[in-house]
Amino acid sequence: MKKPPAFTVHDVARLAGVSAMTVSRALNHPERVAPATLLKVREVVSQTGFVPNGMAGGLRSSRARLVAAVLPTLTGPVFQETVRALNQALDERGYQLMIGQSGYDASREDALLDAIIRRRPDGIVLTGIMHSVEGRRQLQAAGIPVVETWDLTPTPIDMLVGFSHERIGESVCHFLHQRGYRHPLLLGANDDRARLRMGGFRRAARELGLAAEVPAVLVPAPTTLGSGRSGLGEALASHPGTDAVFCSSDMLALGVLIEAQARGLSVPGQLAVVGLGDLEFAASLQPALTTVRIDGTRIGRTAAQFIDDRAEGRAIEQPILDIGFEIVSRASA
Amino acid sequence: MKKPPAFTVHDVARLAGVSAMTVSRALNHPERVAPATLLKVREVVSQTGFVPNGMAGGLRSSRARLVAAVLPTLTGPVFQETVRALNQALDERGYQLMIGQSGYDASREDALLDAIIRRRPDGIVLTGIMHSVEGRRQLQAAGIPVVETWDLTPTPIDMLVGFSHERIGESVCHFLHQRGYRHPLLLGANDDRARLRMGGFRRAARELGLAAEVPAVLVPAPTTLGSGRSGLGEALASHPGTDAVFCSSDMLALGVLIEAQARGLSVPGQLAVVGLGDLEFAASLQPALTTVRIDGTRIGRTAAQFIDDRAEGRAIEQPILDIGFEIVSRASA
DNA sequence: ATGAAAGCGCTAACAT
DNA sequence: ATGTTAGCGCTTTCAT
Repeated sequence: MKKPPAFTVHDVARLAGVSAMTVSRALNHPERVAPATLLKVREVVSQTGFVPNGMAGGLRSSRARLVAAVLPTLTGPVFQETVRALNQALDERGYQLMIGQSGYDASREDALLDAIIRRRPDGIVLTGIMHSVEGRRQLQAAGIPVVETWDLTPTPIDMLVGFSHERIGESVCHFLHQRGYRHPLLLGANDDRARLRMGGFRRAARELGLAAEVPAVLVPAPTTLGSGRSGLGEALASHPGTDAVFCSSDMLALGVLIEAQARGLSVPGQLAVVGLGDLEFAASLQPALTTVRIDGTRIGRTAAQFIDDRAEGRAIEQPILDIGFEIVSRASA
Repeated sequence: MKKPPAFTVHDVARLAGVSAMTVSRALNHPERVAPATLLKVREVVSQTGFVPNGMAGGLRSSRARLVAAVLPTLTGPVFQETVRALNQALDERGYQLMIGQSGYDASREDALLDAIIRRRPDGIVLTGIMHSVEGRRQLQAAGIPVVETWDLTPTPIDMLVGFSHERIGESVCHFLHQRGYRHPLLLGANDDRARLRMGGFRRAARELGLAAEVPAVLVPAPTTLGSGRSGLGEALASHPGTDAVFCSSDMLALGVLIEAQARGLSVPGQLAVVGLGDLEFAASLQPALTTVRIDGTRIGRTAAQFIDDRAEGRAIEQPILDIGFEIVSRASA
C-alpha cells in the first residue's frame, strides 16, 4: 500500500486537453462549461479516479464545507437524535460533520477548541452553553458561526436553539402535583442542566407548598440504568415516603422502573416515575414511561440551517430560538 | 459578527520581530527555537489569539491530522464503545475524528466516500466490511490507510480489526444446547452481520441435531426495544415451543425480557434470552442478561493505533487482527 | 466558453 | 538558530 501520487487538476487537465481552470469549473459549475468539454473532463475524472483535494480548495475559497459539533459525551443516548438530525441536514447541504468530546477537563477543552478552529469550519455546534470565558473569547475571535443548543441563555456567543431546563423542572413539578403526588424526589446527575431543572422543580414545589427543599439523589454522569436502580434504593432508604421520582434521563428512569419491580413496588400506584428525553424505548416499556420530550430533530435541523444561512450570507430572522418541550403523559405517572 | 480577518503566521512574525518560518517552528517544534524567541512568539500568539490555519498546513505537509469513521447508524448503541475509544485514542495522538453515516443508499455512500477522500484524512475506519467494488476501488486508489472493523474477511482492503460473526452464532448455539435448550429461535435485523451469525448458529444446530433449520424472526434495522417486544410475540405465535431466543442486540433482548414478563413467562425458566453487545445496562437487568461481549474499546484503540503507525511510517506487525468475543453468562440463559 | 496569472497560509528544503 | 525560497493544489480574478 505505497501511496501513489494522487492526481491533481493539472493531470486531469492535461489528459482532457483543457486547462486546470476548466476542470475546476466542470466539477463545481458544470453549467458554465460547454457540454462537449464537460463530457471529456468527466470521462478523464472517472478513468483516473480523481478526487479533488479539499484542503487546497478550502484554503483558496475559505469554505471548508465542514461543521464541528462539540458533545459532552459521544456515548450518551440523549443527544443522539440531535446529532443524527444535524448530520443528515448538513449532509443534504453538502457539509461534513466533525465531532469532538468536551467536558471533564478544561485543558482538553482548550485543545479541542484549538483543533476545531484550525480547520476553519463553516460553523460550530455546541451542545450546551459555553461558559468558559477563554473559550467564548476564542470562538468570538475566530469569527466562526456558533450555535449553542440544549439550553437557553440571554447572552449566547452567537446563535442559539434551546429550551429552558428550569421551566421543565417547574412543569414536571406541576404535572406531578396535579396528579396528587405530594412527596416527589429528584434523581439525576450533577451537571449544569440537571441543576437548573432541580432549581425549577424546587421553586415550583415551594410555591405549591409541597416541600421547602425537595430531596435529591445525585448519581455520577453519565446516567445509567444501573445508577437508576441503586439511586432508587438510596432514595427509598433516605426518604421512605417518596411517591414520585423525576429522573434526569430515560435510562435512569428505566433503572428505577426495574428496581421498583424487583422490590414489588407498583408503578404508578405506589411510585410515579418521570423520565427525560423520550428515547425510542420509552413508549415500549411496561408501564410505558411518562417523560419529557425534547425535539432533538428540530434542534439539529435548525442548527444546520443557521450555519448554512450564515455561510451563504443569508440573514437569519430569529437567531435565538426557544423550541420548548412537551410532557408526554403515559402510564408511569 | 462580521468575520475579522484572521491573523496569519506573517502577522505574528511581524509583531514578534521574527520570520514566518520561526513562528511555524515555535509552534510545531519548540525545541528547535531559542528560548527567548519562543517566549516572544508565544506572547504574540496569545495576545492575538492566533490559531494556525490547518488547511494551509495540511496542504503543505500532507498531514490532515484527521481520521474519518464510517458508521451504519450514528444512533445505534452498538458501536458506541468503539467510537468512544477510537475518538479518545485519536485525540491522545492529536487527530480529530470526522464521522459519516453509511448504509441505506448506494449513491449516498459514494458521495460520502468522495467527501471523505477530498479531505485527505490520515486514515479511514470502516464499521463493517466494504463490499461495494467501486467503493473498494476508490479507497485503494486514494492510498489512504483503511481499517475495516467489526467483521472478518480474508480479503480486507488494507487493515482489519474484527471477529467472526459466524463463530458467535456457533458458540451461542453450543452454549444454549449445553444448558439444555432444544428449541432455539433467532431474533434479529436482516443485515449482513446478523445473517452471518444466523448461518453459524444454524450450522451448529444441524450438527447438534437440534433442527434442520432453526427458525428466525426478522425485524427492521435498527433494532429497538419495541421490536424486541413485538418480535417475541411473533416468535411465540409461529413457534410456540420456543425455549430460547438469541437476539441480535441487547436492546432487542431487553424488549424480549419485558415482553416475557408482561406475558408471565419466567426467564430463564420458560425462556432463555441471549443478547449481543453487553451494553452498559445488560448486567443491571432483572434477570441480568446473558450476552455476547465484544471488546469495542479494543477495536477502537487498535484502529487508532494502526492508523497512527501508518501515518508515522511505522511497520505494523499484525495488520489483520481477530479479537474474538466472549459469552458473558448471567441469569437470563 | 476558456485560459493565464496570482495567491490562499503554511511548511519542506535549503541556505546562512 | 534563523531566514529565504518555493510550492502544496486549488480557485479567484481578470483577460480573451
